[in-house]
Amino acid sequence: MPEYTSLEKIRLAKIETLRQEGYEPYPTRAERTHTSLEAVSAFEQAEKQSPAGQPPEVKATLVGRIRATRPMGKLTFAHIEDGTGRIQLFFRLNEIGQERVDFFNQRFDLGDFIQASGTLMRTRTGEVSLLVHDYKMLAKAVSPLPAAKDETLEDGTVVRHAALEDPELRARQRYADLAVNPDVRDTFRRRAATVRALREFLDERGFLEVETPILQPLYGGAAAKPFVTHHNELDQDMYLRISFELYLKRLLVGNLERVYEIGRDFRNEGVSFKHNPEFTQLEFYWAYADYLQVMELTEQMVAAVCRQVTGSPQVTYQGQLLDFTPPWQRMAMCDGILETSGIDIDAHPNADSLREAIVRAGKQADPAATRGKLIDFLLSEFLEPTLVQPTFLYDYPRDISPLAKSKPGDPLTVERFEGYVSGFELCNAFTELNDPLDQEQRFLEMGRDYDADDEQQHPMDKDYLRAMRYGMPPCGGFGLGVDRLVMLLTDKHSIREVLLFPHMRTGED
RNA sequence: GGGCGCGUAGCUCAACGGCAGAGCAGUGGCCUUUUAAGCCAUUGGUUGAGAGUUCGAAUCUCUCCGCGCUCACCA
Repeated sequence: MPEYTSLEKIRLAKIETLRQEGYEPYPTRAERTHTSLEAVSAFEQAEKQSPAGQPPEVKATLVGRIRATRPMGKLTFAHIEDGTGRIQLFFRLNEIGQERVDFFNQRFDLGDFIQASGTLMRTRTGEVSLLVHDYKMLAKAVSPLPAAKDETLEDGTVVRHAALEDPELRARQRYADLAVNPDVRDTFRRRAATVRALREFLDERGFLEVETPILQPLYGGAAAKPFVTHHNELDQDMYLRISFELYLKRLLVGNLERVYEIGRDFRNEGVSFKHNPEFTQLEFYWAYADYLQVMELTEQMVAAVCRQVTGSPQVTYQGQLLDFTPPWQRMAMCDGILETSGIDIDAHPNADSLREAIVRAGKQADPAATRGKLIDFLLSEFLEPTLVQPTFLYDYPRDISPLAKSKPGDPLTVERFEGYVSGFELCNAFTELNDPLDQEQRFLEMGRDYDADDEQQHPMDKDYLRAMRYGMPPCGGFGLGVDRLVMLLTDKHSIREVLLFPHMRTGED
């Protein structure tokens, strides 16, 4: 049983009183003729058609949550909020009598849901309001909402008072956050619009949306630690997927030429402003395309999505104007690293030599790291922070890209690119390796480069190799962090702000 | 996991070694066009939890819990 606060006890007592009075605080059905938005526009329409000086007669039944009350003795003003916005209710002695005005003031609280019917009108200050003739409670709120009061200044700017701001509380009690912070609702509408726009873009281009297993007997497709679980009846360990890649590429073997999936990945790793243990990923695979074609499709897709969601291919992110209009800047990764760090990775074909160069540049280098990992280090240390405008970095070292195809004539480099925006990685793509014998070698190499107990090593996926042996068309593959794209399109610094229920350590309750 | 910071009323915050406070919300009263309505009165606290130092701890120290920033980790 919860410990009730003094405020909650008062409200519980009101519920008790209502029931004793034969008044049901949680009735089963509600009625509504207009949303608050529809009511205002219906009234404004009617005003235009009615003769000057003649207020129109528009009746409405509205529902919503009480967000503010201003009792003034013989009349009371209240604002209710529904899914479309706010509208003012006007309770007046002349219409409903003192008793009904008092009943509202005594039994209703902020946060309660109410149904009110009456006539729309303008108050003296010109606000379209519902002059209430009848009302009833739809649902009593026991706990007070975390207060949020808006003050509209003369110049139209809205000042928030007593808003719910604590990031922990906001994330743990997202329902309360959503209830009092309308901009949070907008963020998640925008998130839905982003996902919808991605789907439309790919659907229009002949990509088939598919669903592949989340619960897998073997994980793969990325270098990440998986969550492990267990199937009791089969007595079999299973993994939550860390990527969709290996299953989607099996579908190319099956002659599905263009496939995509939008869904959840799970990685058992650190949590940060850009990492959540589960996150939403988009992957697509495109037969007969290479990474250059994927690059072009990517910039078109992101620009189109941005335009559809925000109305413009440009967006302001954390104070910087980002422009997704194609073509994006393209930069060979080795050139970018050379420019920003002064280290020419091509001049250091092995790990020891590269490590020495890094130490000479005054940075610490992991003595156990492979050449690929050292390059990855240079990338994040020097180059990444400089990549603010959308940029494709291309051509990656082979040994950190076990599923990508080598560049013709350059066995150390694979045809891979990553899209960077605002200093972080947004997407990752390559020309897919479709040679089953080469792929088997890569799995074996990865097995050697990592300790046997390092869960980041790519386990050998024999069924995947069997699929590839049936013949896999040459293809380009692509992955994009949907949460990060939503961050960019909603100007949010933290991934937690674009997840309804981000991962939190188990709390006190 | 390391470093730094934060945790005080339902919400937002003050008090920084000397009686734990304000605004909002709540409760009672006044008020027939308000909109953070106003005015008068008033309730509300194990200061995240525990231990220690001290005549005295919200304040200083330690441990723990949670959150934020940051580093590490991370395709």
